[in-house]
Amino acid sequence: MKNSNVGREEKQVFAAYLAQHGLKRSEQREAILDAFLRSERHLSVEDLLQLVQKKRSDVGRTTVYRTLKLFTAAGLASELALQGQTRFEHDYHRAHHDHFICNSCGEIFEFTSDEIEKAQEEIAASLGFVIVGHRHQIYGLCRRCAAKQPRPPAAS
Amino acid sequence: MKNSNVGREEKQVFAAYLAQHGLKRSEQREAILDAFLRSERHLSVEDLLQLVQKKRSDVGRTTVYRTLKLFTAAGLASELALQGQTRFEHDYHRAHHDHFICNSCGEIFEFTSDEIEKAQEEIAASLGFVIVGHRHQIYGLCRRCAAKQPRPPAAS
DNA sequence: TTACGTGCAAATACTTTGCAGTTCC
DNA sequence: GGAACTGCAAAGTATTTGCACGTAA
Repeated sequence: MKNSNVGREEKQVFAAYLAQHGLKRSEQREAILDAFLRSERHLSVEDLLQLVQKKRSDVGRTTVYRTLKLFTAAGLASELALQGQTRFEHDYHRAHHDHFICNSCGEIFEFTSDEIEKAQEEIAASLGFVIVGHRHQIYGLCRRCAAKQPRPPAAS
Repeated sequence: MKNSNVGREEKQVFAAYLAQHGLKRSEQREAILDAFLRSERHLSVEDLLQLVQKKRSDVGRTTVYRTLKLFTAAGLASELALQGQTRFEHDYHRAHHDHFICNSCGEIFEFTSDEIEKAQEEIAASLGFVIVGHRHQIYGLCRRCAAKQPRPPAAS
């Protein structure tokens, strides 16, 4: 796929965000956005830094941190706070979902459940809460890793 | 309530844990456990340090960190990883529950839902996952804080 | 007496901030 | 030309570790 076609819409959104906020484009920002959009993974800052540096070795970690904040503010990325690590995922026009993390291979899977969403709302309503957001992560072994284990560890 | 009666059973459990692992009792550990058991809140390390220091100003932060690890290993405490902060709660003979955190007043409420637990298991089963644990936190405004807000902020 | 426990200071790991030089508009 | 952007180094957080001294058993 051509560079110009990867995340074309997201790139427009970002350009618009910058313009609307009196911010400037820069080669670093474009390189970081391009690397971010090309990856389908849940990236750590370090992951993204390395991806970007393959193309432009002069981009610094600080800029990646700062730029990811912009992506988040622009609605292009969202931050995932996992056990001990922070990851970023695409968030443009993406439906809400939660995460399943394999403790063995580290892979992150996504899931959704209308029942869970509905149950959450009912609980919130019964307590008079207004839900602003939520974090729901399931940790365990994915199918492949579970198959490798002689006995799955006990649930905690 | 008398000092000797607060968390009597937990104190026995802790003493047994120490004995079984070739560890020693100490005044610091007892002071920290007592302070921990007397509080019904979800405590940060800093919170607990301050509670303990009211009684014994010579207890250090490092010891609180180390002792909380022991409590966790002994099944008396469990660690809650919230957005940006870590809290500890009682975990002795406590049933599983999840948390609702008020963004405004910071209060932490607990909830449980059989439906959510069941839905999680179904999802895991359909994907071939083995669940080891999970984290589920709902952020928002509690009844009291929601009542104070003229308009609740939009959900994210 | 001897292994364990303690507090301090230093080390870590992750992230943010101050600053001086560079780039965009 | 001036505000915004960048990378580096320094400063913050939160937590862990090394070490010399203290203490339980």
